[in-house]
Amino acid sequence: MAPRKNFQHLDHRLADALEVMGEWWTPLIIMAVSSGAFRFESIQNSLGIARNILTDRLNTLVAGGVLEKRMYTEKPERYEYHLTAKGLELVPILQDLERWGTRHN
Amino acid sequence: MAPRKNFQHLDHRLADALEVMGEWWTPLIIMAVSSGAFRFESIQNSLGIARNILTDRLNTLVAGGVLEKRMYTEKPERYEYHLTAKGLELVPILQDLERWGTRHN
DNA sequence: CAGTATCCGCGGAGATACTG
DNA sequence: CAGTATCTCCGCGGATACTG
Repeated sequence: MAPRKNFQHLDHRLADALEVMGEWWTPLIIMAVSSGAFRFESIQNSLGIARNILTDRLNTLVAGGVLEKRMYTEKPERYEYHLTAKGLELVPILQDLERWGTRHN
Repeated sequence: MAPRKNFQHLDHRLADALEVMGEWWTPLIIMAVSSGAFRFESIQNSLGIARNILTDRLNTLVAGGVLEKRMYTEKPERYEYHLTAKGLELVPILQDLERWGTRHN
């Protein structure tokens, strides 16, 4: 479930960041959450990502401390996904990347 | 050869950047080149990436205008890979990502 | 609505051997 | 030294159906 890469031979620190951020959808999910899509269906609709992949990416991001689950209903238990402090620091970086892509097209 | 993703339904501009940067090895290759590994063997050795994948990524990066080939020997034809202006703009962004990963570990 | 469960295809990635 | 050529494995990602 949690995607694991084997880069022990690479002590490159960028590789550590890519361990969490390396999957294609991950940056898009983070930007979706940062723009107000906190719930599963909401993220899924705004991105069109497959549901099983979204489940996997959300779990990985929670495990990596980028997102945190916040219960908003007890019965039944329902969670929203919010950026942690660590996740919030990622947003401006992704915006830079976005601008870079926009600048050169 | 050139990896192609289908995200026409996503007009998200970040997706355009990820079209070039989305593959796992790509950021590491860019940082390797930016730190002086200009030649095939040199990049390959410093990263430990499979040769066929490196060939593919280099072609994609050249096609995407991030790297450019520079001939340094005529017989036989040998090329170095250097960052373009567009590629150079990526470096500080990747350094930010690197610092982000380092900060939270 | 928020997931979980399957099934499947494709391509990323590794390993290795070969060529100019 | 700089690739190209194969072969194989595996996991991402898509699609869809199902559950509480």
